[in-house]
Amino acid sequence: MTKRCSDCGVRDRSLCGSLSDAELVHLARLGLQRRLVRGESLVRADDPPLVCASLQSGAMKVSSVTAGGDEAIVGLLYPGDFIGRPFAESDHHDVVALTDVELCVFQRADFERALTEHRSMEHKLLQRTLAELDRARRWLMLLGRATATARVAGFLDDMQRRLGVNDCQRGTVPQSVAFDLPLSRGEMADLLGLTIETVSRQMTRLRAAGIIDLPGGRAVIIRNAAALAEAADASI
Amino acid sequence: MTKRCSDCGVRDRSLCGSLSDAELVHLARLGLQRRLVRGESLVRADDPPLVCASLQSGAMKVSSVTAGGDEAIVGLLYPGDFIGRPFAESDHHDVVALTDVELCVFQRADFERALTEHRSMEHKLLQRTLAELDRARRWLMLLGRATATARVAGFLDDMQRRLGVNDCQRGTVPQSVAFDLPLSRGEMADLLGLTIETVSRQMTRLRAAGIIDLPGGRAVIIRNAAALAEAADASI
DNA sequence: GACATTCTTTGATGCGGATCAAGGTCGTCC
DNA sequence: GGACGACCTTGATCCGCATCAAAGAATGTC
Repeated sequence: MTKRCSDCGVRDRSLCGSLSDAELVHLARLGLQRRLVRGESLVRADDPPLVCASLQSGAMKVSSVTAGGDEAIVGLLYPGDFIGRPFAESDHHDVVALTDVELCVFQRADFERALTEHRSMEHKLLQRTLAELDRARRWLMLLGRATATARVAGFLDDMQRRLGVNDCQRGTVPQSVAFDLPLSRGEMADLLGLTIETVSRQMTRLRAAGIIDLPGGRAVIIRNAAALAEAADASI
Repeated sequence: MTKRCSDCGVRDRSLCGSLSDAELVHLARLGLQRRLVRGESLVRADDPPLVCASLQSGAMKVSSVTAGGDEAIVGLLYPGDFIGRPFAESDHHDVVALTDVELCVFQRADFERALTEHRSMEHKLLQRTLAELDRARRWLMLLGRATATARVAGFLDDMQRRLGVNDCQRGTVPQSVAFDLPLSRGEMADLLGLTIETVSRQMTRLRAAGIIDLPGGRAVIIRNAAALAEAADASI
């Protein structure tokens, strides 16, 4: 029943990676393996934050509802990413599965205790949060000024980079990368601060320019990564 | 020469607040009191991050230069706020004084050692970074979708709230608040993702609506805080 | 296999904010 | 005091994206 931490696919990338095998055994007793299907939410903005979790497979979105009533996606989560706000009273964000996902879920109190007991984990969480802040600030620049084309191109570029990390050689960008988007056009619009129609049009435009290919469904093929990065930077 | 930490105006609000008097004496030996005049920068994006600091008085901006060549402000810093990226190789952001400022500056290596030795400080830094992330995400929602009016109103509302924290009764919003903006119109534009002209027009509009008053210079008087908050939320 | 539902693409039109341009205000330096 | 420069305001025009509208793919259901 209880999956062993040593078998965990994201052990090297997640917070727990800083723990020894012995410490992991202890933590494993506290963690609960859980699956969500696409659309299910792990955390709701209004609820008190009772859980923390580590995402093992799939993708999730962090979102809020604006005063206007529509959804704003403020972040995406990938395998190895941490979910939760330890030591905070409230979270303010929804965390929803974009695909079917596997999670390792902890009671917040348990996880806070684990953080307190294992300094290396708290230290790693700090570094990770600082990195997340940098990422959010990079998004800020994109959403603040960039044109629709730049936003869509920037999103695809970011996506490709994130996926690249999971591949053998990180850093080197291969000629052509193919992947499935975990988001619908509507979700991309919510993430990029655009409308569905504009996202669709920009995708079409990038395809017409030979920069990407859209073979159907949510599949995307990056044909010209350099041109994509250039389009993303073309804020002026 | 060396100012005593116990006299520090922001001791209760800054990271060092978690330390005992004895611990503070040790930290004080590592810290260097420093002043910057308006426009001077403490950190440059290209330079390796050699310092950490605590802002004691004045205001600073965290900014980057976009691919298009203009400045994007991704955050503001007020007394008690922490500056720096401990345990990271690079910072990517400029930190520049908006007003004349007083800082308590540490060599990064010293500060990292202090964080390692004093757990409570590292813990406090984590909480603070998580809060900063939430704040960045709230900005994201604003910049993603809000109209020019909502951005300007949201900025003024945020400003007012921050200043309110320093006042006697936090939480309660008084009828009328007066303060000086630490930013020029151009800097507001860089922060809000607008042009100078649009910022100016929106300020005029809020004044015409009787929501604020602009007695001259950088002074602002909030006449109707409720209407201001409403304007900030009017994203649709 | 046919229908219903949801998602995506494409087109036409209108509005909000950028851009271009000119004038006004304030502080600073001779 | 006067002249300069930095900053702010206001006006006119243009462009990009939202909005409205409709048709076409994809997916699920019976």
